[in-house]
Amino acid sequence: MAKNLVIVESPAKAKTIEKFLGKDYQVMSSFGHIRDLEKNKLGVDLEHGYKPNYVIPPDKKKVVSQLKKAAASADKVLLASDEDREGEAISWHLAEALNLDMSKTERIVFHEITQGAINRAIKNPRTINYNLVYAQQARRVLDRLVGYELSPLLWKKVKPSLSAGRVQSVAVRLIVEREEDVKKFTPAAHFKVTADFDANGKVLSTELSRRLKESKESRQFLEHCSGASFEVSQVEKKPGKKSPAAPFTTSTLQQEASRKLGFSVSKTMMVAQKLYESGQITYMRTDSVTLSKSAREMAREEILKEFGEKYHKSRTYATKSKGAQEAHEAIRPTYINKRDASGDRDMKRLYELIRKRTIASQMSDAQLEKTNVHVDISGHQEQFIGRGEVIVFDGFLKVYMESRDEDEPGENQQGLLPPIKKGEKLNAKEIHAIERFSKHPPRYTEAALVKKMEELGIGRPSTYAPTISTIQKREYVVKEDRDGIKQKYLHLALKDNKIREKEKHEKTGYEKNKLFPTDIGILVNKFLMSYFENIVDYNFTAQVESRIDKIAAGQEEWNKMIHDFYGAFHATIQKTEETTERFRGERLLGKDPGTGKNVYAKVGRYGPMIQMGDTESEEKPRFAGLRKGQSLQEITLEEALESFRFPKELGEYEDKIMVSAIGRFGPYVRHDSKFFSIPKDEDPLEITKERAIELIEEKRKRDREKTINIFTGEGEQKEIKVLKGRYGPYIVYEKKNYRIPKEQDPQALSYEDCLKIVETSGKTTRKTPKKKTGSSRAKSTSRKKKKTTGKSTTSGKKS
DNA sequence: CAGTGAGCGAGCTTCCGCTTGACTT
Repeated sequence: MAKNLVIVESPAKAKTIEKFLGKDYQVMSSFGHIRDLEKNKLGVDLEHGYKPNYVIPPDKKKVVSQLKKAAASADKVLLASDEDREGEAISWHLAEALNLDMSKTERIVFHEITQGAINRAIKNPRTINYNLVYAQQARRVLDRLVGYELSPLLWKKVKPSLSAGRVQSVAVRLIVEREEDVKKFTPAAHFKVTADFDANGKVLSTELSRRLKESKESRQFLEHCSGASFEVSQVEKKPGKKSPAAPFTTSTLQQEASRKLGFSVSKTMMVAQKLYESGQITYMRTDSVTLSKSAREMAREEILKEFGEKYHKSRTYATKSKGAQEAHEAIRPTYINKRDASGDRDMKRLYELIRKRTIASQMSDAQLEKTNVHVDISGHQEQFIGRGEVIVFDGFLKVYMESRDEDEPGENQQGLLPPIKKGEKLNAKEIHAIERFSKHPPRYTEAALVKKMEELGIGRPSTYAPTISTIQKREYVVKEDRDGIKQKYLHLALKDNKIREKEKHEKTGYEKNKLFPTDIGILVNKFLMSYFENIVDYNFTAQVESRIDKIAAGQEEWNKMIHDFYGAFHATIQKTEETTERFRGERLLGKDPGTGKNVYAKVGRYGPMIQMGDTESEEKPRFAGLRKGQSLQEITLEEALESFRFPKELGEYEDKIMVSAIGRFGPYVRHDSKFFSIPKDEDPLEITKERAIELIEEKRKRDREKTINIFTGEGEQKEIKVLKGRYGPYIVYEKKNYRIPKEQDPQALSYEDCLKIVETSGKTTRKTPKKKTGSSRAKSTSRKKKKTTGKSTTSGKKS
């Protein structure tokens, strides 16, 4: 019997709603978009109204053919992709790619996966909203034009394989500019004065109402205090309250998982994906803070059961972020009464976070009482102030408290203050004046960058994590720990009427897992800021979005919007290409005292480097890559000259010469045409003959340990190695790796056994792609040898 | 996967947003 076919975007969703729909419905998944602009070309016809050329990517062929088959035998096809721009486009692409009969096709949408919502959706089908499809198309084409015209310009002017785009380039700009702010920053010193008073046997800790500027002023103040008397002049109490944070979106989940669990952005998404696939949480890529009615009801029951009526407050939240499309619910447990997740430790921890946040969002405010105690100082107009905060009613705090980023203000206060009355005289036990320094703005963590991007409306829940990995992969930014610097500070203390003064040291400015721009990132940003300021403008996306909204509302043609943008943009591309030189960030460091040649720091084809001598001169210049920790901006002539002490001869070992140098992958020792890496915490200039021999022997030992067997090839035979690696034993043959089937004992394999394994698994890897067999970037497991995709008659669009 | 870097010129790289596995050394 023919069924109705429902197509959704995600297989996990398909599985869930299949249960609600009964046997007349078959539910399948499209796995996201099924068509896209062709990958290796612009894919946009500039001469004919920017007509997009859509193709089915190789990894989607299988899904599309399966869907096609199912659609052909179905009574009716229901397109149930998400109700946003991208979702609408997916439905349209499905209709096109599957060749659907539109008289038997319906478009349905639902925001939550419940029986009621799905029934309602089925009863209220609509047709495809072409305005939304055009809006998505405009977004897609614009991003393609920006990315595919800017990137090649970078290859020419800066360095091959770089990339630029509407989203990633702004992310890089944020990090570059924050680093500039950090570098520009000069810490200002001040003295923080605190006093501990004896309040009827208990300690009252207070801080002076004003921070003092200098050590002299602090000294004078302490001297004054040593003879002064102290009296409580005021005790004020005011009520306060705290409210819970909204349920999680992708962005806030990434931030909290980073702060509370130390997860990277991509780790959070991987763990959340596992929870989603096992049916334990709702969809994890969302910009919505909305909880469905049934979810709020579940939360209410949990709260009543566990804490009682007093702790419950039904709340709805409104999204604040720009450009939110709210096709899904907030991230929450599927069943809020399920206390613990099943799965590994990370899954359990993330689930607990999500569950607590969800429940807290439906709980009452916490009621606080804030107390400020003012202490007068005789003969001085400043006061000491003690701040206390007591929780009168804990409310949602019983369950969950959102953490703060380091740049967000927080009051330093204590809990309960000792009982104290106005007019009471106090004795100061100790008074301290400690020198403090203002802090530079914090560098971004991954999660803090996501937060900023969301504020600017740049990127989407599905792209935050990939964007962050792209800018790291391009080596525009690096995630690093950096050691702080030792800072000295002055500590003045008044105790028992004696003032003591001490110079102390502290480590400050330690950075963990922060994003730093690289030389390349800084240079590319400078290039874009010079010639394409509008693209890296923080408001560019917002402006684009408002035009796209007009398209979605049917008030503007999508290709008119593209045309308005493209004219000026393309002209700038051409002009920049023709009129500018290579953009190398070149700095003349000085002259080499030995030869009198100029020494430059600049970016070359392989990255930042030092050049000695001029390219125009007869003699070829010498080159050297930058070493770890060096930067184009800061390297000095002296440091640069050191790099030319490579390659450096270290002496002989086993009758072969040893040489240290710095290569593509960092410093190394070469011996007998083999390479031995120098650990990155060692200075390659300091490597001695003895240390080099150690490195060689250590590497040999490691190799021996991972070797199971070696067959040295003779005559026709090639060498075969059986090794054990991270993923179990494997075979190396002609520089390629092959996995050994589980049932075979790697120890016992003969040469012929190995060859057999190589041959049988040979189908997965192709060596040299002949012409253009499409981008076989991953291992395409298709057994069919496809002919080249026909000669595409490249339309000579640019004459 | 390792000693590059100028220049010659072939052929390659690249975007953002939807969504999961297949596979890694």
